[in-house]
Amino acid sequence: MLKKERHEYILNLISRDNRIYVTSLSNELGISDDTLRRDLTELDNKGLLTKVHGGAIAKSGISIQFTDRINTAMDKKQQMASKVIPLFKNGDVILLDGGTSNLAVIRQLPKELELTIFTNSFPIVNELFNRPNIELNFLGGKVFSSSQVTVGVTVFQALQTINPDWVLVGISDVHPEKGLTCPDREEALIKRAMIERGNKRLILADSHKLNTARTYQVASLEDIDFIVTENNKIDYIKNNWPKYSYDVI
Amino acid sequence: MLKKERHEYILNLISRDNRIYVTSLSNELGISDDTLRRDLTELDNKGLLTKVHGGAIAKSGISIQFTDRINTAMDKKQQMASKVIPLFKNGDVILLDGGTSNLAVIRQLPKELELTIFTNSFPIVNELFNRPNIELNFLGGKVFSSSQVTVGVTVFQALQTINPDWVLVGISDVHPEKGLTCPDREEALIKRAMIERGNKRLILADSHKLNTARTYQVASLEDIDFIVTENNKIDYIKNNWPKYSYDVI
DNA sequence: AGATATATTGCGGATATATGCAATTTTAAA
DNA sequence: TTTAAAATTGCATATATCCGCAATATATCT
Repeated sequence: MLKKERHEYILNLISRDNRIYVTSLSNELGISDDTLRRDLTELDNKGLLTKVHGGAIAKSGISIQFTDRINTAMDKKQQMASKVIPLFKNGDVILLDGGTSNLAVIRQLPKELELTIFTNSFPIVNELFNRPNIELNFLGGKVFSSSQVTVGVTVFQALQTINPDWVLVGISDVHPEKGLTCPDREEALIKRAMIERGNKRLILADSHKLNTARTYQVASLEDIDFIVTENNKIDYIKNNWPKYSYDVI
Repeated sequence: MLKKERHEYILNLISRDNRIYVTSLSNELGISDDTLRRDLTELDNKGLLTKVHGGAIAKSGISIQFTDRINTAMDKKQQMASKVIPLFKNGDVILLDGGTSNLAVIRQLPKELELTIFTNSFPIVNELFNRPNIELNFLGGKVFSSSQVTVGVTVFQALQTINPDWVLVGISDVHPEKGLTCPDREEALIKRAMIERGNKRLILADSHKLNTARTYQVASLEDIDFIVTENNKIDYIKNNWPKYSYDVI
């Protein structure tokens, strides 16, 4: 097995399970712990995962540079995405940020639906090339390689000129009091600016757990119109979280 | 077995297995490791696979769409690109439009060269992900799928805010009197705006023939500082075209 | 055809990379 | 605090890669 293949394998595992353990994985791959640790260090340096004592965990906003053929976390995202699609109608203007949840939404868009889409995510643009019914606009700015999006003041300025019908933001950390947070300041600012522009604001809570918070605040729950989550979490949120005007689907 | 056949064979293997190993494949083909490595280097340069330590793997996800339209005249473009590289020094700010000639330049940039790059081309961004010494900026706008660039007034506005040291524009139609032209109005406007911003303006004449002109004018030869072309055309241009201040390399 | 240029290939040696092992230090859980 | 697991570090080794060179093959030109 080539080193690069191993790296892909590790990243796929991480995106599926959100964690890996050094000892068990080194056994599975038939390599020494040392080698695997070195792999993890490399991937961590590239910003593709977070190395922790005993293994590694997923970063939020993980790069989709690698194939997701065995990515079962994608199943849940597809399930979530399918709940979003019926909201859109011909002529809608939609603003999307990066992340695999939004990518799942894009992939499920019916071919005949006529939309105008704004995004700062390269994978999303890539997915929408050759879709004749979609008018596609890209928000330029400083390229943030590890997430494959643009960030910075240029994106911010570009956002000020649009008023989308829908804003879709992927978020991995949602907390009833602390609201939406993320671990990177630049990304937090962009997500915040996006949410401010939208007519209907929709977040895709692509976390395996709820009630988590990170350093930088994106918005509070009051700013949100829809929370999209896994089916088995809907009731929990409805019963335990403050009841603003948002809807949980 | 001819080199060309070998290349076909390698690409087939890659698309089937997603990987090949140098040592085992060189045995199978009855050639030396070095030859196979040279094959892989070539195919990598053409963007058809990714060479890694020990072998090669298929190009992953995002890049396939972005790179599959690379055409076959790449060898000549590489030759042209290699003449451009020595002009750049650390700290330079470079503005590039789309097109395979510029892509060839990007691919030859030394890893250690520190540059700031502005572009409206998705393939170029894709090529520059994971290049730590390059500060990358994308010019947002309306996505023009067939050329995989952005166009429109947004790009135009974004251009007004930058003053690059170098502008590199790929052009397939260059004519001694009519100057640089291209067949699409949007693209012509963008290229024109780019050329106006640059300190040193460099065109890559990626045409198989000279003396051609199309509908929309981009610039005249007087606006240009360098014309990069194939070696065997340099003398022709120098002897037969009006002598402005441009240099032919 | 013959001569000359250009490309391709394999080889040897220098260099670089990947990996596992052992010794030491750090971490986190009891 | 103690202790066992995990991580780091330096080192040895096997393997892979790179580079220049010479031999051969192929293409181009007169």
